[in-house]
Amino acid sequence: MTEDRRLAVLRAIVEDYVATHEPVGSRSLVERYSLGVSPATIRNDMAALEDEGLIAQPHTSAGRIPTDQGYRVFVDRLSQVKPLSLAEKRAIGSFLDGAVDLDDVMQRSVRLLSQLTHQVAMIQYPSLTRSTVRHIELVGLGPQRVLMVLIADTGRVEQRVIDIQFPISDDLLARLRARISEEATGVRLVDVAPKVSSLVSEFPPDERPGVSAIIASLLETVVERHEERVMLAGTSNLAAFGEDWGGSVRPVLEALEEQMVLLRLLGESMSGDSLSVRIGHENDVEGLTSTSVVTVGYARGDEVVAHMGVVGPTRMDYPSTMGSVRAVARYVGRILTEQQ
Amino acid sequence: MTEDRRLAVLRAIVEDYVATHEPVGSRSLVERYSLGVSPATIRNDMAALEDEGLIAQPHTSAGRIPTDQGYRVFVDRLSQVKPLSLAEKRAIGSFLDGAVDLDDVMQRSVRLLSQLTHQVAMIQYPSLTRSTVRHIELVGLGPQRVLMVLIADTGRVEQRVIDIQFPISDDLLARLRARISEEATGVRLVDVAPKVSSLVSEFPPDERPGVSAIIASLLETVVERHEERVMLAGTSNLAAFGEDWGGSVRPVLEALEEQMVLLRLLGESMSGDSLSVRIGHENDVEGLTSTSVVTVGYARGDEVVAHMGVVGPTRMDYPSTMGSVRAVARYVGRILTEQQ
DNA sequence: ACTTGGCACTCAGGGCAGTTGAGTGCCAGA
DNA sequence: TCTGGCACTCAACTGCCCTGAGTGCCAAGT
Repeated sequence: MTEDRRLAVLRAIVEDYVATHEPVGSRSLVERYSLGVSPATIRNDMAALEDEGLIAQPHTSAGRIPTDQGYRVFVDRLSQVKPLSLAEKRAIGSFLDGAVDLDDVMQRSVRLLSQLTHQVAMIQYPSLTRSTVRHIELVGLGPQRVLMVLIADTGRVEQRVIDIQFPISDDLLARLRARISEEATGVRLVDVAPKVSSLVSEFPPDERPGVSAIIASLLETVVERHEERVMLAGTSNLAAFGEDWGGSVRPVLEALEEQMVLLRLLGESMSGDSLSVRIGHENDVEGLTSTSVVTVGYARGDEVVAHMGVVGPTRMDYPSTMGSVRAVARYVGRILTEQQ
Repeated sequence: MTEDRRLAVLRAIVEDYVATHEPVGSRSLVERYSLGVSPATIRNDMAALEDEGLIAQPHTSAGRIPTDQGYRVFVDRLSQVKPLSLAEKRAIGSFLDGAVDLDDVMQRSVRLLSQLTHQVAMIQYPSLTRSTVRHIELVGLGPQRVLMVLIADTGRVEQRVIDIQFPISDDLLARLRARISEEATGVRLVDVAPKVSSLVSEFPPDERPGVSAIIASLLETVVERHEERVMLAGTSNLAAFGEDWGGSVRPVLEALEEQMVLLRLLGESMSGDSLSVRIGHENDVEGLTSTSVVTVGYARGDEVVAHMGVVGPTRMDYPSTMGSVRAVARYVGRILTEQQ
């Protein structure tokens, strides 16, 4: 079947180009891959592939390189995720098992991932919206200053200092703490708002101003402001394939400095814990139109709590990258699940 | 005096090279700067400066560029810190005054500094060793799990989850909390260790294992592990003058990814709140031998609590950069001092 | 004792022409 | 449907020359 061979040619082109970073021509293709036909035939196939928009020539008299669409087809139909080697798996285990903290887990994971893939890795902290409250603490630091600490079941800890207009007594603070704790513990964070805000009416009128100030801060800060956090590693890997993006890593670095952009990249990966790959222009983020983003959710128990992934050049080794991302995500998920 | 003119020539060379990024020759020098002598004279001076190792030629038939030593002399003897414009000062104020948190202050400051200087900015959190304890909190999260929160007088908050071998009752925890709080509050962090570790003996033998576990964790984690933190911003500015470092930003990015390196850069700035400038090879950090580092301490009240600064190419505008760094540091110091 | 104009020398970089070679498209025949 | 052959294209390299900015040095001037 001729269609089959055409796809085989596309696969060979992608693999060769990823390996050599040079446009690949018909002759070298038949030499390096056993396609069983002559270069002329390949040329015909290539012309067809080019018509379909899957490959392109940088200039006449040069070989072909895959287009974004070409990579898309490669990823969707011509490749499968490559499992890690035993050594790599062991490395993941020994590297991640030493973590003592959620912060530690996040940091180690993202570093590990950047080293495995030689690309820029990113990881999102377990989302607060999908977590439940394990503990809320209010600590008085002074008459008009309160420290609030919130601990989610994922191990994530958010803390925040609140300045209040009205002085608050230690006693009131303790009562408030108890009531908030009672109402909120075990509740999903999205559901905290209604439960807690109704608390104000329980308190006598003269105490209400302070109480509502604290509660307002609680809701505004924890739920809205600090909500999502992302950690990055391996930006120096950008330099390695610097020539790709027209010689300048600038726009990429700029994009990666923006938390919002990172969140969008991570957030757009679809539901479920299946790998998401966005190639080149599929990322509508400015500055990242010639990069690919591979992301996946990681779960605590059965529930996906956040996402992680890597950013690299479109001409990356997709099977290996996808393998690494998936493996690390699974391992992180396991750690989160075990540590109860 | 001929020596004076020689230095004037050096100053002109530095200023011109910083402005144009091109080797500067004798003719253009007399044209652009009113030195009152002929190019030939300048050539003689240049030859002398080259003998002294202050300037060099990239190749014969090219103009001169300053050497690291040349910049050194420029910074030490030929320039003075350039104060910010009114507009810039106002920008600092309005940008930093909105900060609600220490985290917020740090983040805003470092971003601001990178924008003002167009370089990579870094800031160290107020050092714990030089702070006193404002508050210590222990919160039971489960029978064998405790959250410890430490708040320093600088507003810095460190939190940490501790897993313990032995179950601990809520009651014991409360007593321990009270005692630790009592002993440690107001004490400099370096002095906490002796005070707190002697607490173990106060408790009955059957409670000691748990108590000493917690205290050990407290000391080990807060005092030793998390001790220093650094925040970075503006790495994309590296790309702007990318051609400088032999075309590759890689080693610089790599160096900046290492917390240890950053701490060394910041830590090496001398005592006091005076500006420190290290130029090119004066940084013995691998990968940063063609960058300059400008740092300064910032104070809370009278005491320097940490350092901040920027990393940029050796051919930076030292007077302006030093001005910006100093200005932001002062402003941060003021905020820390005011917020009591 | 400096300063200056003059002069010969060096050398990176740009422009130009020629060559090479990898690669293509197309066509006629198996 | 595949294949070999053929003419064509064009990036990239080469060697060459030229230009111009810049230097070092020297002899004369102040």
